[in-house]
Amino acid sequence: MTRSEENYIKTIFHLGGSDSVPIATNAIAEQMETKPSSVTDMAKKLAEKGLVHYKKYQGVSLTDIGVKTALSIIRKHRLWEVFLVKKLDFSWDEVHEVAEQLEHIKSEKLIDKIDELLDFPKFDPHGDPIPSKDGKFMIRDKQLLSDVPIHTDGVCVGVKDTSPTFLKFLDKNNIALGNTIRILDKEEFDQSLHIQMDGKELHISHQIASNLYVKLND
Amino acid sequence: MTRSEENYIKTIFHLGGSDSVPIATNAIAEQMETKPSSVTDMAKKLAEKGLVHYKKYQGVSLTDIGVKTALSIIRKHRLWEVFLVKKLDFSWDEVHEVAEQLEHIKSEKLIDKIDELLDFPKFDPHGDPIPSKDGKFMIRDKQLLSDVPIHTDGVCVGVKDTSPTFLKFLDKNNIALGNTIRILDKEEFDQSLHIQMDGKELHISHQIASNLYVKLND
DNA sequence: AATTAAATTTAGACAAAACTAAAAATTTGT
DNA sequence: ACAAATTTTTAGTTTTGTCTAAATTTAATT
Repeated sequence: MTRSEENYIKTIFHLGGSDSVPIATNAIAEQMETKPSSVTDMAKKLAEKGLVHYKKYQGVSLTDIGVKTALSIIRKHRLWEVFLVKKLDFSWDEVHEVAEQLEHIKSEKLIDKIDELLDFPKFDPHGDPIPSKDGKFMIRDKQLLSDVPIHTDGVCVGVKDTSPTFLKFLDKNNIALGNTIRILDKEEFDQSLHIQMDGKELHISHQIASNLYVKLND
Repeated sequence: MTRSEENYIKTIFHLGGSDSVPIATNAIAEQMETKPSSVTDMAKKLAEKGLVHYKKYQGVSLTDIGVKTALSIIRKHRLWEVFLVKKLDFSWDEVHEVAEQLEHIKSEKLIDKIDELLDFPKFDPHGDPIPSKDGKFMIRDKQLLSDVPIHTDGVCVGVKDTSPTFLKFLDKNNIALGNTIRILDKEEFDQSLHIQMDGKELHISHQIASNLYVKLND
């Protein structure tokens, strides 16, 4: 597998092509900041190798082998992210770019040892699940903060937007994964929320709330 | 810098092209298991970029910038080797292949943090010096065991041959860096040595002795 | 010094991965 | 249902790094 092939497989997975829902050439091109014609070329190549289903004009979806491959790459990406944060004191807005490179290192032993060093983490620094060696991963029941009814209690467990801008904003406001959260009130006119997070009170916009995942207390 | 460019720079350095001693096209090709014509192409490109001196038919040597670049790559390679051995329990015969990949990861912060995590090691698992951030490195006065006079005491500080075969052989015979060594006797007819290493007595061939570096006790 | 041998470079080709521009298929709108 | 708009594919180029085969330069030998 070349680096480029791996990036295509990963992108198709993220766009939902794992459930044999075919993904449009255009969508892949846009996501990867490339041209549709390049996607067509690669689709043929990956189909040839048995990694994707592809019929002309019908879009692309991953085969079982394709899904396994995608999960293996995502596993590597997310484990490296945890490594960077936990062992090298990177902040969560710095890890993506480096992990994009590290995920392509070819060594089964390396990633298994990293996994072990980190004590087999189940989630990455943004709250996304880390697939195990055999491709299984936890699906945590979580909801967008913006979808949660008023006066609810929960824990912040993930972010939807993982852009450095958003993550740095959260840092600045002391919003971090693991924080307890209570929704005090919601403004009607702009959907902004008054919340209590780890004691302190905060007022956050709908934009923010709709990019934060919480797990409700049971 | 592409990966390929980096590999050429590194190879030229290792062949001695750092002291503006020009290296033959053929020598580079052989070392890299490629063809001389490919080397010529790359030599032009690297000269264009100011990384090497190159005149037709006259061989290639590194410029100051080329040397700096080479040292930076070697620094990364050797730090990753230490990381693999010290933090992930790789054995010294397994690290080269993986480090060959890791050395091309582009992130200044990453390698500096790895350096810090390892407590700024000065030598890699094979006893080779690790250049600092600014390109300086220790030159330890060491000699090949085969060149050392009889009845001398020293410490094993490095290997010349770093092939897995040789390294595994050393493991099997409990020969490791840091071991104290004393030369008891030398057989005239085959230059083989009777040595004492960490207590135990050993009989080793000239082949072995000429690939082990020792530092003599002062 | 001339000739042979060896090393090096040139020229032309190829594969991978991308692109542009044009053609073809599909989807949409009325 | 049919024309228009959109999406997708094809065909032909480009770039990077490699190769082979032929030509050229340098080195070695007699």
